[in-house]
Amino acid sequence: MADVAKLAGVSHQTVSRVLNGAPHVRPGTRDKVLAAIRELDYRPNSAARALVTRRSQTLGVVSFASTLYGPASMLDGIEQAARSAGYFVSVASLRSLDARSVQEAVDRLRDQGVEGVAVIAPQISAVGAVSRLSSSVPVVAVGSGSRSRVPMVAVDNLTGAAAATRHLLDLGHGTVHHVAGPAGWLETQDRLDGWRRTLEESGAPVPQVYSGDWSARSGYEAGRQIAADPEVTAVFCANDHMALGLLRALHEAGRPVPGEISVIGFDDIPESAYFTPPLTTVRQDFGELGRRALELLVEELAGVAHARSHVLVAPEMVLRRSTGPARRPA
Amino acid sequence: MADVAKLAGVSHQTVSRVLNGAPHVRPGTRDKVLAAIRELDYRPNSAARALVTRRSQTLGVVSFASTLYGPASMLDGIEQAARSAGYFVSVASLRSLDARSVQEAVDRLRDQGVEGVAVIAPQISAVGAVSRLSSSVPVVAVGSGSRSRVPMVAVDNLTGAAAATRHLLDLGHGTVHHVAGPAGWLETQDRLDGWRRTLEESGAPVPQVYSGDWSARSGYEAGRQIAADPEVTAVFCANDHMALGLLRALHEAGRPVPGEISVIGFDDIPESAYFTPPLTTVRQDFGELGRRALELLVEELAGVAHARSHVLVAPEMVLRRSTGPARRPA
DNA sequence: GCTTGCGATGTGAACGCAAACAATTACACT
DNA sequence: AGTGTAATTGTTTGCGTTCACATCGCAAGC
Repeated sequence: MADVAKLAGVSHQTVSRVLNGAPHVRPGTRDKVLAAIRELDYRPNSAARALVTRRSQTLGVVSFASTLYGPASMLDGIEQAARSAGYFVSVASLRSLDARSVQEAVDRLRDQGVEGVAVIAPQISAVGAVSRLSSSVPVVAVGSGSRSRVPMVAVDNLTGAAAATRHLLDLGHGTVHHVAGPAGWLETQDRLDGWRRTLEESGAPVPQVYSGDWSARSGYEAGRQIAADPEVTAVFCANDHMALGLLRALHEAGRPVPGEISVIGFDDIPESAYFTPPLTTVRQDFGELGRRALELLVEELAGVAHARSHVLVAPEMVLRRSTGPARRPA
Repeated sequence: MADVAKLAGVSHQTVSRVLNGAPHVRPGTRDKVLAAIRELDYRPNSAARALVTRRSQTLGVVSFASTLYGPASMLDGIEQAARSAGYFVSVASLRSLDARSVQEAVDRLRDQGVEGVAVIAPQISAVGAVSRLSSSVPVVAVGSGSRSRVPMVAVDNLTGAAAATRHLLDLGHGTVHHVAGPAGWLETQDRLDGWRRTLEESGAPVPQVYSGDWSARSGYEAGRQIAADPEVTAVFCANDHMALGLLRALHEAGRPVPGEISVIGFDDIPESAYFTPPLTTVRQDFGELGRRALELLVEELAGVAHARSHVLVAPEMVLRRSTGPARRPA
């Protein structure tokens, strides 16, 4: 910076002013400085700036299972929004969910000097662990259900699950079976609740729940059992990947979809339109979720008086060919 | 830090020594300092450290299409390896591929003070844009074919494509059709080359190439045309998502797989084992790719005399049910 | 013509840390 | 005891910025 100042024939402070768009700099002076900057290909040193301003311009993201479509899309949305808000994004992805890992990741991020943290870790335990450090750094949770103390942005899983269940019921199915996600995830819980509640409200029996881990493999395994049960005519899967596995198992067992069994998923991953058959599902816009979460975080940083701390995004049903009317009982 | 020093009754320099594990600190002194650190919950200021050491402990990743399974997995692998090497990871994901965007992303990262950059942007244009700035910051490319001047880590697409094609040929198919990826991607080119070369070596005719954009939708569209062509008995798709779309189109057209047509993919995404039918494919371990890339980058940073600048990882064929022997011609 | 005030610029800290160098102490050996 | 060397600790300096304050010049007001 000293070099720039010398070349432009001004003081380093004036250079700083130009850099930061401070007022009271004569246009002519500004131009000279700008020219010197270009001439020397000068780059401000972000560490020095961070040191003195105490602002790193960096936000942290802690994420879990980040190879999955949902988390990856949220991260992408976050990064996009962060960039346009002038922040860098530093990621820390977790391999395991225990409180220690989460703590470690957040500590790491904090040691790096992030100004805020977004958590893509929709587990009850993770949110708990995170909310404890919210005192030192602003935190938002993304896609994390609705029970957390920290501000969050999520799809309305309850409503989405209810809509899916209702759709099947309206098609004439006596009841709807459910392949749930793994225990401990907020999504799992909310979708389970939405499903159960809808069944109960309609007076439909609430059958035993099958439980998976979001993977196609686990959906397949649930599907093998479901295929063997002649009672089942409609299944709501807690996500599309499990629905894929379920579809596969049903196909192998010679149970036509939607002829004998209707299947509905959740997420609307890009592939689900090309499953066999194309999957009816509940769309959630992960990218949008990420963007909204980041906006929330930025507001928090700016000290906006907690305008909204919980943002619920409405999901949208996407009707395709995996659901159909119940067969009339003979 | 001054507070810690005072509490421990030593100079700030000794505190610094303890922090950095410098030698020649008496165990007793070290303990006192450590105790003081804990007592005050002292956190070193990374900006100050970066300022004086000129090392940010941060690596940048520029990535494209980061919601896809491949890029997301590579990012994950990179992050994991970076963390264990003591680096933070800052991401910049691109929405578009033009040179300006790439340049902008890298500039951003550099302004932030990253010590090195990993590029997950397997486009010819991106690699070109990146290699121009390699002078100022070490760069590695991940999964980016083999034509770049920058060090890179990639799966051996040529060999993988050749193996896939050979597999189909060995099954007795007269030739193999190919659904390629979008133009401009290094993977597209290498897989295309591997396929064509194998065909030529076997004296099989080289049919017209179908071209997609990696998405299931584009595979579906290619599939509609392929289904209408009675000559086709074997198809090699440049990735699994397109294979999914292809499978769907074939199914709709009443063309059994592998009964009438064999299909092989590339990538082995977790879902492909649950396609209908389960997909034979060529596995690439994206996470491993990311990790290896990061190791390479760290070596570069450490000044290791360019031990290896191009690392090729062997892919592995995964046989499932979507491929089978060619029907004997009547 | 001499204040007064504001726009425009410069000067000297200070941010929190590590590197270089200086100083002190301990210990072994002669 | 005397000397040398290594271990241990302290002091000073500077990294590249921004901030707080000082300075300068010029135009308006009386």
